[in-house]
Amino acid sequence: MDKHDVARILEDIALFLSIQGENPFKVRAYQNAARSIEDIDEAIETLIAENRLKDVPGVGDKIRWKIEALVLKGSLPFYEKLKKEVPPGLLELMDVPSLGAKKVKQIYDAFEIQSVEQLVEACENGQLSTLKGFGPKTIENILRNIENLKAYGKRMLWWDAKKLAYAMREKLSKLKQVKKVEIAGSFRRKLETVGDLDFLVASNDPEFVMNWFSKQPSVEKVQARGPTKSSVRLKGGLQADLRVVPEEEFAYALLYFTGSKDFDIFLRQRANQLGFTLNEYGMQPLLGKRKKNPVCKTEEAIFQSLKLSYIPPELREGAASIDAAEKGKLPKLVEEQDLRGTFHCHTADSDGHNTLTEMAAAAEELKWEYLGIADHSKSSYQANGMDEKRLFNQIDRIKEINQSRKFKVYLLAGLECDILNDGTLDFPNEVLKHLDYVITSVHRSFKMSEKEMTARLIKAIENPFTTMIGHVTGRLLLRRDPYLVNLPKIIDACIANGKIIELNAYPSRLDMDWRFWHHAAEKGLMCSINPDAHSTDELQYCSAGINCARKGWLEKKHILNTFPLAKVKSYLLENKQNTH
DNA sequence: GCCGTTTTCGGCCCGACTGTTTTCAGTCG
Repeated sequence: MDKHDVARILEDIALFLSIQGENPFKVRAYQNAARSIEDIDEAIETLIAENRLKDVPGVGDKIRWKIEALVLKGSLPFYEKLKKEVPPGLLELMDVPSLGAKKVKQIYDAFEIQSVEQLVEACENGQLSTLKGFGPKTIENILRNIENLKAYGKRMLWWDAKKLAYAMREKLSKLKQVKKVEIAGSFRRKLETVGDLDFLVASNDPEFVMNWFSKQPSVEKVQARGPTKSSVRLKGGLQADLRVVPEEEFAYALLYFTGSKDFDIFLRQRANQLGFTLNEYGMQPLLGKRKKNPVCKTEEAIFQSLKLSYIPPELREGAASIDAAEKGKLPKLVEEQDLRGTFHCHTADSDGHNTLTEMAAAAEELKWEYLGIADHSKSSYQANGMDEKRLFNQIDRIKEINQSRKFKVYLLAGLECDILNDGTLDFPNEVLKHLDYVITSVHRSFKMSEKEMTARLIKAIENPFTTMIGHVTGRLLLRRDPYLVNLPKIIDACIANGKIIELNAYPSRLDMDWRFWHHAAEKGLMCSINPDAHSTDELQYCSAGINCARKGWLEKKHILNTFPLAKVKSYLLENKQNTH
């Protein structure tokens, strides 16, 4: 049982307790503990063994004992008892928007409804409307929300949402009634997937802006509409919220609506400690406190009055960045213009769309100093993987291009080499030694046990010719789960062997996940941001990788492809020399 | 159930919107 399982069970316990009508603060205590557990970046067994679970914020004695029972014994009687008392179907009902613990309990107590199907039936046959508080509109909403949940319950990749978001922002910014506009929420925090878009506008004429917004051709349905806030569903299913505020409140509203929710809570608690109350409209002294009322026009100023340095949106996920901001120890995050090249690009020699020279020209246009070509190896026959002959031919052509000095960009001869089932590589070291670098990746046999997969990867990491591990968990966001692998062990093995883990910037991969980078880089892991480009256009995926790297607290010094060419060459050469 | 530089008890972020009811509870973010 790992931390995710523990966190999920704590979340479930919170839901069960809320359905039972427990004290809402007790419910929140379990939710807080779940979040804290999710945030820890060590093996939970280690924390227990070293008696450090008590240091995790939000975990007191009672919850700690429960976590220890879960991890050490594999079960928790308290949780089993709750599962018996509260039918598990009620958790599914809690997923329906507009249904919370109170209503779910109410309909269960009245009619023993414990599944979405039963609920639909009760709505349609009029049973539900006999309950207090369930008028015709409530019933209609429940039915529509169930429909939406089935059709649109999914999130969207940040990269895909970007087009919709920027187009709407552009149109809003052109209205003369609009003084400022920003996209807030998880989109601004650059989360890899988003569930909705939050537009924030400063205007003196909210009525006009709301009307304009709800009548946009991209709006499929208006779901809620008040004087300063409306909520719509866009064509394609994504929900979008618009909030209109006076210009003087804009900074406070932007801070608030950027979230995350947890981050906002921590900030408000901090404001309280300093004698203020903070909300989306401003910051006031708490009752009875003799304090001056700070007026802030920017987020920077608000952070300042909270005695914090400015925290970039990407880092607003939990309390860690607040601690760092308090101590003046926030990282200087990597930026897109820091990139001087990249390493994981395919050409028409395997399954890419463009030739070597086309890719080189595109990289030159990006003002990069170097471009690493890493086509597939022979076992990836589905991707037209290269055999030795074709590989050597490609290496020769790369040398020719470099010698011709036709491009300002320098091409590096690499390979995306398959990791076979037993952890050996697709080519012998005799072949690999002719390359500038080698990315090793798993492309098949995903369904191994965690133990087998971890051993397989570690064997590849220990191969002297491996430079970096490609898309380390194989996940495809919103489509395929990561394969089972013990990432902390992989990270440690890479550090011990001087190997890099790539940050695969393909928008549906973003693998390794940003949640692991902060701690891993601190321990000494090196990163490389690689677009996994299969065409010249896809080189721009690097910017999705930058988003993820920033969320992972990475700075220039952690990322190989921010180094100038000479330093990259010596880095790669040094790694090869260690192979003797 | 957690937590503590006024506290080991009494707080716990805070406001908008909806629907149903005439002053509020529930849900959401």
